[in-house]
Amino acid sequence: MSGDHSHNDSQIDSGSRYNDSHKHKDKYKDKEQKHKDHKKDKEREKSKYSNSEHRDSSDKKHKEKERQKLKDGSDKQKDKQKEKRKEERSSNGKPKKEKENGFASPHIKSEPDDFYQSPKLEKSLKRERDFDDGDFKPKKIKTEDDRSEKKTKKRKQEEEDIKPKKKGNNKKGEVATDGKKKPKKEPEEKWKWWEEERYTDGSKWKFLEHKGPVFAPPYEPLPSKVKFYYDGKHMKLSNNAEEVATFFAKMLDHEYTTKDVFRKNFFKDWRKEMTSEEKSKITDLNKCDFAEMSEYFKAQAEARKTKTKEDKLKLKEENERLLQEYGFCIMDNHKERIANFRIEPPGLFRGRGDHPKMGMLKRRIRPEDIIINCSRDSKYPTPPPGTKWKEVRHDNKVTWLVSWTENIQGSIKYIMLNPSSRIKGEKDWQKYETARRLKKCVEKIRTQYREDWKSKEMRIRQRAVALYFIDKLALRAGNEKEEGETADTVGCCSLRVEHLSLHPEMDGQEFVVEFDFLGKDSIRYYNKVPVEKRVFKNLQLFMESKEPEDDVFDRLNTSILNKHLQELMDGLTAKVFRTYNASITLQQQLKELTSSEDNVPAKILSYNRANRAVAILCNHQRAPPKTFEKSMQNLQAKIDAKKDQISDARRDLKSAKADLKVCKDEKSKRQVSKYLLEGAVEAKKKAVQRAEEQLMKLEVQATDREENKQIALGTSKLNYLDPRISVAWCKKYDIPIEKIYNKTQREKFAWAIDMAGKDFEF
DNA sequence: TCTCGAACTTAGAAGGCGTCAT
DNA sequence: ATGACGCCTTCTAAGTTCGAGA
Repeated sequence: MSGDHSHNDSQIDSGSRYNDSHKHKDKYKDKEQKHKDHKKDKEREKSKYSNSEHRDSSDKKHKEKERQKLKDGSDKQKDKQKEKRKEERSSNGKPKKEKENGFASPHIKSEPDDFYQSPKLEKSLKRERDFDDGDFKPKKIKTEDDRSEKKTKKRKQEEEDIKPKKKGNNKKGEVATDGKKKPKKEPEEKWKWWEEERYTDGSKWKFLEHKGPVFAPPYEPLPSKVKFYYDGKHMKLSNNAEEVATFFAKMLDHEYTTKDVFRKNFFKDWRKEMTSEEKSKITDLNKCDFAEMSEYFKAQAEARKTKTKEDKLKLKEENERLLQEYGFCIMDNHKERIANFRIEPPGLFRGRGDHPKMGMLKRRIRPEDIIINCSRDSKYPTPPPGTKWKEVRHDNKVTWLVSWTENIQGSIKYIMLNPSSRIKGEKDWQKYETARRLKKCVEKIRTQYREDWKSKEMRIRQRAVALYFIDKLALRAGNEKEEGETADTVGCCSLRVEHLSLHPEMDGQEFVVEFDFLGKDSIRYYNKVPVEKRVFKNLQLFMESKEPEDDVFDRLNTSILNKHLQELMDGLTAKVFRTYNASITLQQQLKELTSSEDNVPAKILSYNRANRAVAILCNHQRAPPKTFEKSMQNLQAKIDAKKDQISDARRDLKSAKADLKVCKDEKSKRQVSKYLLEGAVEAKKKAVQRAEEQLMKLEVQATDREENKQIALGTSKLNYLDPRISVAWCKKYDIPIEKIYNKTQREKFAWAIDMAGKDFEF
């Protein structure tokens, strides 16, 4: 089992965890509605535990725009009566390095984890030093000149590497897979930013030039034959009103448009776009008939699909042109790919889960909304004719190129670089290095939080229990959220009493905590976890005489928690635990599951299973693909067919053998036909073998797919698993990296592919 | 000390697109 | 050639974290 944590073990019923989480969203709706209804009570309730003033939340409904101003009155933080006294945690300095690890027996830690290891020991990679120092504390201010000196040493010829990365076959990984139809020229050396010095002065770049964003195409009015009807009567809409109507019409098939909140929000915002006549006429969304519009768009989509090859090609070329022109920037002498160079088009806001703002109009972004960030000495992007940027600034302490403020939440959106870029890659690498540093002190930390479960101070106990959950269950930190602005979701620190059930005994296990809550993206987290007695008792205490709507950890929030973590280890925050536990789990599972005798598909199944263990730990779910059942059937059919084929092949083989035998018995007078028959037998043998291999492949595929029904592997692969673990595994077992990472992923993880050897240890 | 906003990472869904079987 | 299917890319929402400033 995963030696470190036995995450999988810790779930009594891990299998059930996934089964119904999507289906049960409805149940959640009720629950949440209840939660809302009780909000006021909650506020009152809270003040029982806190000394904050009661505030009236009932009328804070939709004051949209003004929300920033509104916030003043509602300081949730206060509600919680956080103890601010920063206590010396004297214990912190000298952790008693207890032998026993913090967990009940299933959690015996098996990984070779020596606390005494000097930080340098692991540093086989020269850059790591930098990372360990973190870049927040400039020790050595690097000047331009420093940097250019460096460049003379290393970069020189790479300087000119100002070509798109798009193909860049790095000698390392690439070569095989995607090469199929590629002209395969451009042997072009890829820039290995990971072999260069990093900035240590907090600047993110010295030079940045780009062409600005691509705006959404202007609205094209509907042909006059496509009509809108109100109350059965045709009505010609003004341009603005029509545009917004089309947003709705395009979504008609989506269940969003049946939801009350969605319709209400939409209608309200739609009316704002209407002329006064329209406004006075159109007063009831139910009387609006968008059917013709909807049909029209469907027809358009269809037409797009059936377009001729040339037309499609043309579109593609146009796209490519845009990409080439706007999709890249120049940052510090290198041409880098931009992630999202297109501005989000206007439309209707689609929140996740039970979002109070779903259906609101996301307005069109104009040049006047845009802030450009680039070098002072670069060629500034030019706004479309007749328009101006909101601002052009030159802030090299940030990584974004373009920003604007979005109108739904009032938050800022950015255009940034692709994950393959230096600036993202460095950060990613650094993230894993931090997680590896945690590995070195995690036992110490565990010992301490177990100790803290006994503290006489409530806030410390709460902190310790929360941290235990974050560590053991890989929960997210759980910031407070502004009520009424977003869906009601929680993370660790914001768990409420209603999200936990305590079972002194359940299914033959003691002290079981049942979690049931909606987390990020309103994905349900459901898990039954046996915990240590002390944790259990603490939870009982935290929850006693509280209402379901009250916070479990009323003396804790993410900032308190993170402040504490920061003291335990430089750069440590709650999310580092997720990264650490995900990566260490992968490493362990790979060790456990891979056997070198397996063939490649079997090894890859092992990899996927290891990956899956992590995805389960992190609760990365997906809706089962719509076509799941069918595709499963197809696959099964293939398997059956293959089986038939095999038995046929076996029969053939048998008869060939028989023929050969007869021939031999006949005294081998006719050498020739004997040879022929021997050849035939060999061929048949091969055929059987081949078919068997194919069958196994199919079966493996079926297993893999079945196990993956509701689990999303991508997120952990992309964000939580140190790619060097996978690279090392590939190298160790001689698996082509392409089997694990697709092209995009290889680009993102180029640094890891280049630097990790088969012996890399996370 | 607390709040708030800025910046950046993490997330699942949707839709595009290439591939494969027919 | 066609259509089904599944992988990949794009999209943008929803988190976390940090630090400025009141």
